[in-house]
Amino acid sequence: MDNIKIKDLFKRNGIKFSQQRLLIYSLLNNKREPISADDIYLDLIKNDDSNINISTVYRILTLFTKKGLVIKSNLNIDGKATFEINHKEHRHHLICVKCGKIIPISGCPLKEYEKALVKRTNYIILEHNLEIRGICPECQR
Amino acid sequence: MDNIKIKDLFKRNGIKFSQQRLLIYSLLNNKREPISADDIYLDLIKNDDSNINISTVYRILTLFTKKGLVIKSNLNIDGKATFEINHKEHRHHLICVKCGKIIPISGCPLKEYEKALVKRTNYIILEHNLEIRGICPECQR
DNA sequence: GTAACTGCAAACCTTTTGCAGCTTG
DNA sequence: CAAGCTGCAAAAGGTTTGCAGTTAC
Repeated sequence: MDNIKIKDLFKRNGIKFSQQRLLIYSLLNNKREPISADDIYLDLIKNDDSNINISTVYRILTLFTKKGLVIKSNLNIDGKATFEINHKEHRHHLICVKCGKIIPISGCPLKEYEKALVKRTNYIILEHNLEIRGICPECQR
Repeated sequence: MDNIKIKDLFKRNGIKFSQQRLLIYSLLNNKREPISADDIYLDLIKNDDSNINISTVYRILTLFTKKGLVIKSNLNIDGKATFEINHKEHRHHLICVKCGKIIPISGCPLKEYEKALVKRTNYIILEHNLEIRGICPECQR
């Protein structure tokens, strides 16, 4: 997704443009897996042309989350919250417990199950979160 | 589960007995939903016959988790980690987004799915975590 | 020009740790 | 009695906030 498109996305969502917001959105958009505010911060400051503060990262992530562009994953890593782009289509992750690699998996096995659950519990179901942990092929060697 | 049984459980797991450990185990064992260290602490000090410190709560939770008696849920509430008894049989939760109530749901819809996933990804699947969010019947009114 | 955003520093909250004293076996 | 647990206080992260200066429109 190029910068023009991101600017347009911001405009459509009532998000004022800033360099920092662009950088963070791009970074998240290029990541397949959820990352922490700190990871984003470290990634951005290592290119010393970009200047940003950790509190700005948090503020922007909060904004994006409120606007629905980003999801605060409930997958906490070392006590740090993680975030990922809201790929409207529903998505889950497979996490390697050895190397920490996270890959998205396509398809969701819970569609039918949720219908049954509604009947059983009388809850209105809004969303769900699924994470699967295992060992990736590389780490099995 | 009465105190004798808990003492025996501790012994079998190489956990030295203490009043605080007993209190925390009992409390967790009587809760259906995951709770935070802070909640445990507040619950224990409100009976002013029991005296305990928040750091002790954390130390005991860490110990129980290491011994497999307790699970550190990855369901964080207001930035606080939550814990629950390890009911060996696999269990998931349904969370009300309005009132915060958490109820366990019986049965797991992912047994078959995981088999398919193994074939597709060549991962060894170890475990998974599923949380479902919705609105409970009371909060729908 | 003005409203909103950012950087900085300090505050805040959860969790961990060192140490001296107390408990359990 | 010895090993190990607890309380207390302080430290150590992660996250939030107030404020003054800067930027986008």
